[in-house]
Amino acid sequence: MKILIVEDEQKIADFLIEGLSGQEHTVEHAADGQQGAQLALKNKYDIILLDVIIPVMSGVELCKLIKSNTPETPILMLTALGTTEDKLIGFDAGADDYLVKPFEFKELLARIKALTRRAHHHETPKNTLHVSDLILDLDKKLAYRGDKIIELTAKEFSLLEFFMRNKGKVYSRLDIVEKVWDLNFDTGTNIVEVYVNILRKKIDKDFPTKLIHTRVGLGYIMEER
Amino acid sequence: MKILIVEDEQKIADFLIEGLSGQEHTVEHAADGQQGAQLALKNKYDIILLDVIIPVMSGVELCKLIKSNTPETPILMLTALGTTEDKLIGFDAGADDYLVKPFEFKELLARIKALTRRAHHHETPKNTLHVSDLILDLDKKLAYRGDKIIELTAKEFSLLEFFMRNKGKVYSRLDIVEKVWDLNFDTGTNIVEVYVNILRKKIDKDFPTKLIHTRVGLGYIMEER
DNA sequence: TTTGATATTACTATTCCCGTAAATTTAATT
DNA sequence: AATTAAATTTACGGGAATAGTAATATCAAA
Repeated sequence: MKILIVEDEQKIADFLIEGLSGQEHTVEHAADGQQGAQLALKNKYDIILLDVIIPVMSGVELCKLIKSNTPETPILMLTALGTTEDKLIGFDAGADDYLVKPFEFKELLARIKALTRRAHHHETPKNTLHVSDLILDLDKKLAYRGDKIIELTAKEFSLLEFFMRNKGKVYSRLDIVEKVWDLNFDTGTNIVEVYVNILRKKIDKDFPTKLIHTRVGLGYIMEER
Repeated sequence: MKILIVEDEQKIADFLIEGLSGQEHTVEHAADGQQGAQLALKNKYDIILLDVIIPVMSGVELCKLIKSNTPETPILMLTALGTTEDKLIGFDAGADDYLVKPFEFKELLARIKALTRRAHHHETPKNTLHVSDLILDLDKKLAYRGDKIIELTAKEFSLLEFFMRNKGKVYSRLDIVEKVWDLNFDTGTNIVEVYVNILRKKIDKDFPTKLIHTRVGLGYIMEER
């Protein structure tokens, strides 16, 4: 893992670098906010350890800066300021965890692990959309629900993808025809109804919780119900 | 947000439920590990607050169980056991954060926010109108008041949206018929009265503070009164 | 060219919404 | 209090919106 430490006190920095380098981590070090910002914005780290009181730019400001650029990078604030007020300022700036000095090194390790575990877990390796227990594989162009594998034609796929990307919102037939069929005027067609019907047979018919719902006079909405 | 609290001490549980229910959170409570497991495995929560020392099944065991099923659900351990050893056991079981009692409620809130922030990052921001405690969801085309979910037809929705966007102003029936029904001349219709009546039944009838008010000879106005 | 698969249109039965009209209640005015 | 106007409420018929199916057109592959 790649770790960035922003810490001005050389002794503490050395202690951290020493301790972390041991366990298959690559550690980089910045001694002030300026340096920290440069490194953090240029490189991608698995986690950033941030001292609050550092020269040039405060840890809180740096935290905001990093979170506005790469919000997914976990930030662990590491500081002697231990009041609840201080912690709130840190969390408000976007910090993911806040550890008060002095701390036991083992606890730091555990918290780093917990934070990176979540971050890594969240990366979706597969190219899929999920709504309830319905899964759409964008690569294979297949849908799955329960233990059923659902084959889709091109138009069926487009419509289902549209619904899944816009779950929880009502769309009128006109909206749908525009976005999925690229027709920019009302042709008096009923393709949407027909395809909704086909999709329902495929993804809803055999299951108790329905995903495609009609809102009379308004349109269709996808949601678990 | 949907929160599960697993805590056997009723006083602490009440304190947490009280504090969290305030800020648009739905809170459920389990008094022992068994109950906690049932709820956690059956439902999907945005975060689970877990006491370590609870009857039947320990918090650590429960944590492992939950993480083996739904690893993406964040778990915040909440306990009086404050040694580093205890924390390590918690983190090893898969906890995402560990807070030692006693703590300030604000810090708990901040940590809950930090843990759920990442998961909620992808959710689209809510598109809603508010008047008093009445909420109109423009995406779902639904209204909410108290804990009631109010379904609306197309015309009901249009009229309610008109009232909510123009709260605090009196509009004559003619104004309303023009803006909501697109009728540009007086047809002697009483649609407005009829639909106001329908809306009142849906959004005002069961609540002490009314939102739609009649100004005799002038028209209608929406405001909290 | 033929065949099968997919896309689109046409049509019918059904459901549900909308707006009218009439009855009832409430408010304003003399 | 009586009268009149305004507002509320209910009931109902017409008609639009929708589901579902069948028929036709289009496209792709062999």
